Amino acid sequence: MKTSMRTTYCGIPRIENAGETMTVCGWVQRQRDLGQLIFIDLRDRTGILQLAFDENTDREAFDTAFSCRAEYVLQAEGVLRERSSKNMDIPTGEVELAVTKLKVLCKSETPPFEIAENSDVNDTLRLKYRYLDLRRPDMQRAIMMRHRVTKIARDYFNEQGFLEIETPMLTKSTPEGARDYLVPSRVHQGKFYALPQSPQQYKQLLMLSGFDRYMQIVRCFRDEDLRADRQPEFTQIDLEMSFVDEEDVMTVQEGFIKRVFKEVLDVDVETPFLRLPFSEAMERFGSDKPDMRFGMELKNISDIVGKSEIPFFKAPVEAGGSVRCICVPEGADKFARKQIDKLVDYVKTYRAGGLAWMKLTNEGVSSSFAKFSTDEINSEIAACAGANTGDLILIVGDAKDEIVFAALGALRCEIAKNLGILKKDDYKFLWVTEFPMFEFSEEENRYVAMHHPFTAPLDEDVDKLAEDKAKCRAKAYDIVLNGIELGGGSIRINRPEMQETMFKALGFSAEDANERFGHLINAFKYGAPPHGGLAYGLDRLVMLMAGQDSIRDVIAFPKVQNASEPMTACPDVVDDKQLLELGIAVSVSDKEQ
RNA sequence: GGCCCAGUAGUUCAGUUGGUUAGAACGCCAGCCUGUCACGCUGGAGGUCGACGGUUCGAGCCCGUUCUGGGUCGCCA
Repeated sequence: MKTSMRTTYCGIPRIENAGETMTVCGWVQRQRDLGQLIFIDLRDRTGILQLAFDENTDREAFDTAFSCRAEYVLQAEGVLRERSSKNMDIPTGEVELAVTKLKVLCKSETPPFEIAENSDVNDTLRLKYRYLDLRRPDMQRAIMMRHRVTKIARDYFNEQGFLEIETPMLTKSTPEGARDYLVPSRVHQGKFYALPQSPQQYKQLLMLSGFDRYMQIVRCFRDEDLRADRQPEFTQIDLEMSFVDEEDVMTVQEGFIKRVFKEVLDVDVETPFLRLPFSEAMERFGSDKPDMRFGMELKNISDIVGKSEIPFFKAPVEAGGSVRCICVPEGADKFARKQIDKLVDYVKTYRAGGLAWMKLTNEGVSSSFAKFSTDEINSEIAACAGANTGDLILIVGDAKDEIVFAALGALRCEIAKNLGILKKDDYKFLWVTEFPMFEFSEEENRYVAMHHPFTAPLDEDVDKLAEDKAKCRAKAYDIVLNGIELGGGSIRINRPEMQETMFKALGFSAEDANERFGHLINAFKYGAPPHGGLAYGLDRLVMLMAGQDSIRDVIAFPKVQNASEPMTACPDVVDDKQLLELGIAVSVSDKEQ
């Protein structure tokens, strides 16, 4: 007897299947007892089918149905029939199963929360009972969507000639970059593997081996603090290609994005995407991952206010920084003093000293800097900001440009969120290109690689590697969707001399470089093809496609903010015996654990 | 490591200026009901107000500490 639920394998039962005898399995969503009639909504991952029981026709099935409670697991046999009163809200609403045999496969306790779409249950409880949370239709849809995305990725890249090749999970720790998760070795006591932050070096070696198009859907690990879009273990769609330049890589990716959005969401994505150099992204949006769904671009008013007597504008300009603003259309009435105060606090979290404002109203100009300003400066600011009557101008100045960018870039998005103008089904892709090769690390007091030390510089910036690091740009690119970095990659260095120059630029001695990346340096002596690639954050891609706000909602068993898992309560202490075998002594006290 | 927010019935929440026995909806249990589909009607059970300490004649409410969760800055080559 075929006992699988109808819809998973046989299609959704519809009116044309009326008269067919079938057996279905699933969970009780709801039981409705009308006296001599009982209805049960049976649920599986494809949806709901109504089961009907009549006391006067099938007494035994009716009695069993009477005892059924939420989340019981049932197997029901009967004849599919047209309903006398239809429910057009669900796909199976024209039919029901008139059940002749009902078997309770397993009873269930009353669940701690209702298994229902959009049930607003607190996250702790959801994650403690994740297996029940995952029964909710929206979670089921997200997990199934994730499956479709990975399936399409494999199909598409296979068709494009990519080979799926696995790389090790037990790898060598590299102190550059994020903190590693370490794995102790029993055989080599006192030594440790590291879980990969990404398969970066392995995939480059695969290019050298001649597998000129590689892809892998691969788990990666970073021991850093969590965010709504950051988990300690996450999944990349990792790609690398030989004999390519930036355009080749981007074009192949655009094909993938176009296809996955069409097949999964039936959304047509326009290609090619906009290419926006990093410097322009910062100037216009204050971000290297700009949300292009709305305007409110940054404007530089340093020249206007630098010559003014407004102290908190004049000082940053004189210190070599800048004063910039955004214009909130029709914002003068929408933002009362109290709300602006909240925005002031908001920009302060980005280390901005404050937030100045100017309102253009029918009654004239009002601003937080009125007593220092003049009509002439006010109108110059308004003109530069492109502001009209009714608009609100918000201004940040700082001696450091990056603080101005960070504060206004974030503020721009925060205001768009407050105004409710962000549509989740509006997908605005772009490539941010020409990233800086280096960024200055205050902590280490030296320039470090912004992407990684194998990234190639722009051809015209090669001579800046040594002398003008701040202006040296890289053949690096990020794919950005709606203000979120979906993925990033670069063209890599393939000639040993260039790699040597790069290590030197980063301040590594020959010994340092050899100690850390010796295997790669050696390999590259033997003919490395020009190559480059990219890695997507699969979780983020699916999150945006599923319309969710956190990648937790598209990961079956995610970690919570302190990187633990409430359901299994890991991480946890281990037996002394295990530690002894590994030659490890734990130095923190029980209390600290 | 810093900052912000939340924690009251199984769930989601309300709880006034600190004042009698802490409420509602849903869920749960029992009874009634032949076309429901968020079925309906009647009745019932259900609370360490996250925890600890303090202020007070009196604390769900005020103060301190702490735990749990969320957001975020730093961090994330």
